[in-house]
Amino acid sequence: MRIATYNVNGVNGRLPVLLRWLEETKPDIACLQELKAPHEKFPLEAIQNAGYEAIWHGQKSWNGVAILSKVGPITEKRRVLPGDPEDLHSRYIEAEINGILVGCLYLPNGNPAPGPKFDYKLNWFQRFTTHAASLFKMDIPVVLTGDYNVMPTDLDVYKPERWVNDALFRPETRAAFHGLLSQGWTDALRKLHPDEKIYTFWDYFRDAYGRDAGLRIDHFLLNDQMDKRLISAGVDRNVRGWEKSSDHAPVWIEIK
DNA sequence: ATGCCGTGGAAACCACGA
Repeated sequence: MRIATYNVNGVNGRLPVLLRWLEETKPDIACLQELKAPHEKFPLEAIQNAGYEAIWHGQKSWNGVAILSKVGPITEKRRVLPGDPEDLHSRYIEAEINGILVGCLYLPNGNPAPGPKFDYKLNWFQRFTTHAASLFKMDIPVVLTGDYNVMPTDLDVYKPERWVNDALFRPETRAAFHGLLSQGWTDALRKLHPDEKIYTFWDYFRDAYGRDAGLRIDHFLLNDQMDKRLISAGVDRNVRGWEKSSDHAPVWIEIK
């Protein structure tokens, strides 16, 4: 079974690319972020025609997350990250599919840092970490995947020294990610490719993709039951080179 | 060092992204 994550950067603007990617790689479950569409503008019909069921949490202009499945019903568990009723951003959705718990997240960017947006990011991260602790102990396989907006280590940035003061790489952000990992989660891509340069995002400008000036910010975190089933993992980096592509590439894992 | 590009929505520019 293949589970994928893809920050589409606009689900309607990206629809041809999204459908082509679904058709070519046929993920069984796909988590999407940055829909940038309100609930009623989600392209459900096109996605159903591609063979998928979907649940989503849209929002006008920004954010937005979805879970797609072609392997049975999606039982939604929650569509809001607990801990702050005043947080109205659509950044989290969670479902059970075929006995697997899937959390799809779009963690805040946080720039400029320091400042209120960075505070929001760290707050959101703390709330997510609290929620993740309860999920880790569940008696079923759990995967938390999406755009974490964190490069965990120097190996995950083309030029670490340029990013030390950026919200995606500041010490507080990396500490938050490693605090989350310390609950026991496995970073699937890094586990299977410990020394490899792996990127999931390349800026649109300055030919970042052509220069391979990338970042690894889209991640798969697995609890022990899921980790036991992990076979392989990778990035569909060629998709980033397609016409009208997102600035992210899809990331995937293969499980037993 | 920098939204230089791209998206969406409102309005012919702005917010936001990483």
